[in-house]
Amino acid sequence: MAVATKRRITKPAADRRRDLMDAATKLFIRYGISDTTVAGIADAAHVAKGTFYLYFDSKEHLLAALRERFVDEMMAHALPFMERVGREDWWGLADAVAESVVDFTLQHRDLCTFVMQQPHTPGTKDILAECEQKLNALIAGSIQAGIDAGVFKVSDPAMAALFLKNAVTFSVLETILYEPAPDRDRLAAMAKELNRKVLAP
Amino acid sequence: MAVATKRRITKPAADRRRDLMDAATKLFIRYGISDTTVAGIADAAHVAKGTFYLYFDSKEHLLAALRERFVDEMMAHALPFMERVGREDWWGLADAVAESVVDFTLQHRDLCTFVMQQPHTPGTKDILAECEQKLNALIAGSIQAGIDAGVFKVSDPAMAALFLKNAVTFSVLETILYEPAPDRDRLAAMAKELNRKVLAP
Amino acid sequence: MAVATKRRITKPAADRRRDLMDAATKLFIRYGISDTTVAGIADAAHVAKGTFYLYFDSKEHLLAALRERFVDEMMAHALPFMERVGREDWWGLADAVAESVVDFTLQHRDLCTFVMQQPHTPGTKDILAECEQKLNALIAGSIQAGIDAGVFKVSDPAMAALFLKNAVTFSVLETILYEPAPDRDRLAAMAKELNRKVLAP
Amino acid sequence: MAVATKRRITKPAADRRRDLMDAATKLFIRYGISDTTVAGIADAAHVAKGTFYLYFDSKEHLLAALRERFVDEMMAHALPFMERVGREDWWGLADAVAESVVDFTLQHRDLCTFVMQQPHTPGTKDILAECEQKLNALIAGSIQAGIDAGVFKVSDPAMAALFLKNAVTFSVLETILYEPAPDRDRLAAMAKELNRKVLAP
DNA sequence: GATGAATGAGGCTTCATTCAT
DNA sequence: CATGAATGAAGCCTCATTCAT
Repeated sequence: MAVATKRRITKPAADRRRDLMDAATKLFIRYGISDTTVAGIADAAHVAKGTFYLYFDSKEHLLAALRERFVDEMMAHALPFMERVGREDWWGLADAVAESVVDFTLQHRDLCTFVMQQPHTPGTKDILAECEQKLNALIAGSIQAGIDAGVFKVSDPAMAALFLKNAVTFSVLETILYEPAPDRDRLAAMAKELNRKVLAP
Repeated sequence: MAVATKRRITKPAADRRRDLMDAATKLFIRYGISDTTVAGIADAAHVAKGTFYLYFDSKEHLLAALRERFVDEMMAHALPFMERVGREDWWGLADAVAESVVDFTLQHRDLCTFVMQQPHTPGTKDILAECEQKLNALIAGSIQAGIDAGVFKVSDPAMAALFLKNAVTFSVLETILYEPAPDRDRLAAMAKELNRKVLAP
Repeated sequence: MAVATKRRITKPAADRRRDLMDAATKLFIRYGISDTTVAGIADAAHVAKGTFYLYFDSKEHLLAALRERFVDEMMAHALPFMERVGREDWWGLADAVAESVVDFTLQHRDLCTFVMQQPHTPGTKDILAECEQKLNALIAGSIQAGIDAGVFKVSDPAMAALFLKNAVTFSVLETILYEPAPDRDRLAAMAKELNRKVLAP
Repeated sequence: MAVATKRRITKPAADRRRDLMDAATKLFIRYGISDTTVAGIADAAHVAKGTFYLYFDSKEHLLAALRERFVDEMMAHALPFMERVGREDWWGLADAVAESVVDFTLQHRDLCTFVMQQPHTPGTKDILAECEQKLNALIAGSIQAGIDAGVFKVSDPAMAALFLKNAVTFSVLETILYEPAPDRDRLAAMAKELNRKVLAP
């Protein structure tokens, strides 16, 4: 009755944690959050079920970690641009931001997709909401700055920020959803055209 | 010893079905799809658990019915506008469409929200995808018609349709998510401004 | 793949509940509380695992119900005797109580045994402790009354009550534990002799 | 980057073993046997989980060792008294035994308490049962000797031994359970009074 | 049709035990 | 010797679904 036991491989904790998060992300996207089991995640990360609980207190905690990672990455992407506001040519920056959003969404399609799957229960949405709001504020602030500088013109900068961000983000996601090979340049071109037309005086 | 038993009320089947769908929708939105139980739905619809299965073969079938209803309503909303394309003043129609999208999303916030919760598994997405595509095609076609008529101008009509639709839809949803009392007029104003700026030659 | 499903028998709720409690008691005694599984209890009561949870919120709740039932039965046994205090001949009552304790313990050997298995965590012990205290007080009171009537004599009635009760109870239990067929009369005789000697002036 | 790693201290094996047994005893008493984990025991003994298994083959083996230790201590306490039977004044010895039982129980309250938590499965109970029986026999023998010497008088010496032992032991334990500071002298006085009354001709 | 007790597969989590370092 | 990351069996509990009334 010699049971073929899995080889016991010890990895640095950070690696294991990342393995689990990555495996979970893939499964969450493919099967949805609630149809993904801890057993499945462990399998996909090539560890035993029990190992999962060495790194996360529960499935819910893993989700929190995933959300946090997402927020961190998004802010890391966003901040450099914000520092450039007012320092250089406005239209160039607007274009850069548009392209950046397209690229970020394409690269993080997985996270973006499943982050939206959450039921919008209070508590769950908090960290995401916070991030979303911060991002909106950043964009709105930049637009306002452009208006103050006499370069941009919109009647409602906060709303414009929201609309522009969502137009790009969700169009990229929708494209990903229905097309196997999304055309990055076409998306970027539209994003830039949108920016220019909406913000032009 | 009169025991207060629940009365066995026989309702028209269509009403029962609707009751169940409505109850389910409310719960799905509040608690998420997988945290909503069939027992809970039956309770909320004031029927016994077993009765649920007289109207739907399974929880999954209920979801399908809900999706279908959503698609029907959306198309019912969209079609009248499409029939007006080319028959009247272009900008007025564009404004009307923008307002209509805002209003539809606000009115169906519940469905819109939870429809997005679905994991995008093949099979599941089919009917929604189809609807989405059809809608995109309709909008894109209208824009193209406007271009052909020399009234609109965009470099990529299909993309523009996608971006415009998503800008409005998701901005409304995001607003709902974070604000108790969304400002319908402010949203509509921005939607119209976006339309005009993007489609203007 | 026709699975041989268990026949679905519906019983009055009270019966099912009692079945489960009885089955649980047997298993708790034989295997100990923590080595008894809910699955095992359900099996022994001839119901499915899920059925258990229709009648008890958790294993812990079942334990609470069992404790409560034990306390109820014990008090039901004890009270009639207490009402006889002072109304009749003192020694006859003392003998009756002694025999009653022996018989109660023999009849409820099962509950008595496992009730002691509880780790003595606060909260768990409450209801049992309360019962124990009440019982001690009742016995002590009776002894005191006998002393006041000039029939009994002990230097420390409360302690005497405790010692007498425990002598009988635990000797019966220990006898059960190590002997297949405990000699009820021998136990009763000793209990009465103990009473008479300890309480005699 | 000096990481504070736990020092690998090598202790005499006997000490480690005792540390583990002592730690286990404390936890078993406080949380119950099955709610105490090997990890917890190792923690409390300031060793790693794996180290536990260098000293005990399993949790069950630790329990066996604990039971054995308990039996050894109890017999070590009891034997000296037994050697005094018949050699000196009978009543003085009876008093001494009574006090000894009180004191032993008070001192080993912890072990006494949790030793009783065991389910009375065959195999488990063996060593404890054996000890219990031996103890009963010792006491019964002493009483019989007293009777033969014409000093004591009881109708059923074996039963009397059982009743007297249990009266004292369990009354002490029950007192401990419900009172923070048990009154040793009061308990001892009652034990002696009981002895004298029961054994007197 | 309507009911809700009963079912049991399957998910989450714990923890005794092993073993590579 | 000592460590603690890794394992996986096994327990508790939920809930979609069935079916006798």
